[in-house]
Amino acid sequence: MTQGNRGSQPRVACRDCSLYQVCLPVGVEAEELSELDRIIHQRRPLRRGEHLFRVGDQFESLYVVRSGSVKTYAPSVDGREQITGFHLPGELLGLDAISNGDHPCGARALETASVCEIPYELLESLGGRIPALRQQIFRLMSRELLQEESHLLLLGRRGADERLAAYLMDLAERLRRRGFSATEFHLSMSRGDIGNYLGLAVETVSRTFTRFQEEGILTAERKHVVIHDAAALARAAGNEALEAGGHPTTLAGN
Amino acid sequence: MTQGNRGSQPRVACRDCSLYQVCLPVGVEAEELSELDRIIHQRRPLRRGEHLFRVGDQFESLYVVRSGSVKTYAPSVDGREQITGFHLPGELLGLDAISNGDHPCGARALETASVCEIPYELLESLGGRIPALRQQIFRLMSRELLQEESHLLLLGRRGADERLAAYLMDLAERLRRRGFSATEFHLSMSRGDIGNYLGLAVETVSRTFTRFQEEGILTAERKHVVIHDAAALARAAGNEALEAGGHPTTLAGN
DNA sequence: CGATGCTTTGACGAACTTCAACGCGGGTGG
DNA sequence: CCACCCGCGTTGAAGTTCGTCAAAGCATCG
Repeated sequence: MTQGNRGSQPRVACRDCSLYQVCLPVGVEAEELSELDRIIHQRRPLRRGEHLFRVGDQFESLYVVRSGSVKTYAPSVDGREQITGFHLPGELLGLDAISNGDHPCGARALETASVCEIPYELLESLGGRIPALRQQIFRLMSRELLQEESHLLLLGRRGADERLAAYLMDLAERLRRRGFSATEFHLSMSRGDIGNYLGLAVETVSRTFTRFQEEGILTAERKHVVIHDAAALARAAGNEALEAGGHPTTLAGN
Repeated sequence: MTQGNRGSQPRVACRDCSLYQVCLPVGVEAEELSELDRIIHQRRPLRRGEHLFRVGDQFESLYVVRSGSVKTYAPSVDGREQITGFHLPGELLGLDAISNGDHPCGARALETASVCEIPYELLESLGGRIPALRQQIFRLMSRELLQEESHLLLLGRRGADERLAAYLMDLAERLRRRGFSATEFHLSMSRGDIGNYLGLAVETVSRTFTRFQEEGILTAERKHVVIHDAAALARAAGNEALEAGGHPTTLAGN
């Protein structure tokens, strides 16, 4: 399963990829780009539910989502799992495996998805020769850190509607940047996944969707979402509390 | 404030630093180590409460804690703050600023703390010439990612005692690795900070400490903590739920 | 020695989880 | 092609945990 899909040739060169501007090659010149191209494998597409890698798998490669979407999850002590991220095209996976040599998180496809495989050792040494590539890797890792930080923000002491609203806005924004509509889209993950990601029970997610719908903020029919009032959604995400008139309080004061 | 403490000479060379084995130089040979040494500044120690950098500050350097401890916090939309991490000696700060060029989080000292300042541009280009250094930077960034993931795990759907217990165990382990006692230590952060970090109210943190104490798991007198029953603490952290006899359930199934 | 900030404790209420049941849709097999 | 089944989503009611409010104790610091 980890073996066996090597030998697949790069079918789409980086320069011809629609993700060219968000992905690894940013800033890399044509000549060096072909060097990068040579080390990248394109694996057969993953079907919904299929694993890209599992918790504990030996770390060999990083992956970039090319199409579809992938979720990553961390195992909890007691056997439960916490979803750590939903990954859209252009996002790098597996960075958290570098330090220990095996994958601390698992990754599975939310829908049919294709990914590029980038053998880490090769990438790393290429990073020594190509400054633009090295810089981009650092930027991408940093971006990943940022994303987890905003996830932390979501999970720490916020109401259910703040969480869901912020989640939907983040998703919409990421879709927009990839050329999709930010007001009408398809949720590739289940309510259960969303709840897990947001630290809420499935039922709470469902009820909150219903409430948003009653308030005219959006329409959520199964997995099809239409956002009608982005401003109201932003209000729900940001500062529900302020509507009561209270001053924002600064915590973490010391 | 951002200016003005340059010109400070490196007083302690990396090779003479007690953190030599956890820090950046891991794997770097003597000759190259002196190159690294040359770009590192040692700033005057920070006093308790003093900022190392603030949210929005322009990104210039990474920092490594040399002694004491530092907390980082992310601003929330509504003016509140979420503490994203407590950093002990040997831990790298500011990595999340690489991608955007300014600091998304602020950092302030929890107690008197000294840090090394590493100008990023210089480090980055040094990374091109010194493979071992480059690899170590990647490993450290990856480790940071890991740490945030375990923080996520804590914040997602867990009871107050699970959170606090897991937090104390993590802290104890990190102290142990740095040569301190894992069973008796000083909490440099306030109850409020702990609560903020764990997504709990101050009062809940306090009450949970009291309960642990009543159960004989530990003694917490103000900031002085002694762990009496590490096994019980681990049980509280991991799988309180299992004591009811239930099987661990696998979520995030699809 | 007073002031200030941190910690603790108690009482109350709200938000969310849990438990339970049902509807819906999509996929599968007869 | 239809019927059944199973997973997913929704809804309601009850229960718990934790947050909020209030107040008081206690160290530290000026």
